[in-house]
Formats: sequence, structure tokens, C-alpha cells
Amino acid sequence: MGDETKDKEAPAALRVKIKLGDAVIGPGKIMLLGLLEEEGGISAAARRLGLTYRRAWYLIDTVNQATGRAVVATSVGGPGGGGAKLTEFGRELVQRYRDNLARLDKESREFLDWLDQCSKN
Amino acid sequence: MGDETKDKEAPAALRVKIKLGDAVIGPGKIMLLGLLEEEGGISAAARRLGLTYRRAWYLIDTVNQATGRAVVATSVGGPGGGGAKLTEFGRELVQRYRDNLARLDKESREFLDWLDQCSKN
DNA sequence: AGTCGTTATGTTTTTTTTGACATAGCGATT
DNA sequence: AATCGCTATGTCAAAAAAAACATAACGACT
Repeated sequence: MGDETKDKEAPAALRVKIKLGDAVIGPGKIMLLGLLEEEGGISAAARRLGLTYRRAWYLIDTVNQATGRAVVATSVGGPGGGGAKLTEFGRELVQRYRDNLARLDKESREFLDWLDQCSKN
Repeated sequence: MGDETKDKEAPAALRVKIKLGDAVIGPGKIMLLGLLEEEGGISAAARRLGLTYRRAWYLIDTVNQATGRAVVATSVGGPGGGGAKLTEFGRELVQRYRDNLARLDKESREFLDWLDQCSKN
């Protein structure tokens, strides 16, 4: 022992989503979009996140419909079977979401610290 | 007719939650806590939100456990059957959450406007 | 002692969400 | 034209979340 505060708890963290129409865009979909761009395809991104292609496609489609714009551009067939990448709009969406999130994190710092301080002990 | 942009969509909105331990505190639980204070009891608050007492109690208990502190103080029996109100900590939690949310809303204004602007049309 | 409205919980059913399969089409490359 | 990895969807099972139901106890007040 000698460890007074044995709180295994991770610190309080923000969970920011954007409600757009009837859908919700949060860290999961943004991460998926980011990986998609990185990997050059939906299936590769899905693999990295440990989810099925089916679901990944569904998530992406949700964003497409919610925004009313194409977030990813796909190509079927061809070398490697095909692929997908973010559209200009998609890239901007991801970037803006992340920028915004970073600012919100900073803005919430004090609140989160207060929470950690007085909850875990 | 005459209505060019027939977008019934509500504007994009933030959905901020706080992950604390393994639980998550968001607008729903905060609203419940607020109404609880307003109404002076769990059941009254639950009624106002259209959810069962069972669930309301469960939600509150979640917050209690996540923070590791009592957020509400209840009394059973007595005049009116009993009641519940926020503890000092509970009140502060609600207030700080709301304050924080208001700031995040402001901080996200531009992002949300951008989203509305380029999604719905 | 009996009634009342409330807190507190256990149990079960229903709904929603997520995951798993299955299949089809595409286009370049062999 | 046969193969390959990918996109695109339909369908069904499983898991998780929410709702519904069912009691029990409590304390004031009649």
C-alpha cells in the first residue's frame, strides 16, 4: 500500500456529438472518416476499428444523409477492387469537428478538473 | 410552392456528455436533476419527463455512483409520502454543467452555423 | 390500525441497437 | 472469361437499453 488515493478511474472526459437532422455525428464517425482517408477505403478503415464493413458503410451513409452532401467518394472495381476517400466537404467536416472539439476540451478543462477533484475521493 | 428551401431540419446542435468513470452524464440526467430540485421529488420529476420512476431512480443512482458522492438526498414517508432534493454537491454539479454547456455552445457557434449553412441545401 | 404518496428494488417484456451472414456487381489485371 | 478485393445492400440473430410491471417499506396523518 502507500498509495493513499487508489482511484483507478480515468479522468472525466468530454463526449461531444453534433445532432444534425435526425442523426448524430460524434467521435466514432469522425474517427471512421479519418481512418478512411488514411487507409483509402471503407473496408480497411472498418478493419482498423474492428467493425464490420456493413456497419462502417451504414455509419458513413448516416453522415452522408445527415449533411445532405457526399462526405466520401467511392470507386468500385479497378485496381485493388476499389476504394474510397473523403470529398473536399468530408475533409473539411472532419477538420472542423476536430478543431472545435479541441477548443471545447480546453474550454471545459476547469469543469472537468473540478469533477475529478471532488468525485474521486 | 414559393418556399425554395423546404428544409424542415432543426439547426445543428451540440450534444455534450461527460464520461465519468464508466458512466456518462449528459443533458438527460442533468435535466432530470434540475426537475427533481424544482419538483421536490423523484416521481414528480419522472412524470414531467414522461419516464418511469424506476428509470429515473436508475439514472440518478448512476450519477451518484459515477461521482462517488450523493447527488440527491431523499426522505421516505412523512407528509406527502416523502421527497428528494439535490445535495449541495448536486446543485453545484448541475450549475457547473449548465455553465460549461453554455460556454461550449457559444464556442461552437461558428462550427454549427457552418454545418447548417452547407448541409441543408 | 388503515390510507396515501413516495422511495427503493427485483423481475420480466419490449424496443432499439449492434453484429453477423449472405449475396450481387464492378473493373482492372492476369 | 476467370479471379480478386472492394463497394453496396438485404436479411436475420444477438446483445444492450429502455419500458413495464410488481412489490415492499416508510412515516405522517386521519
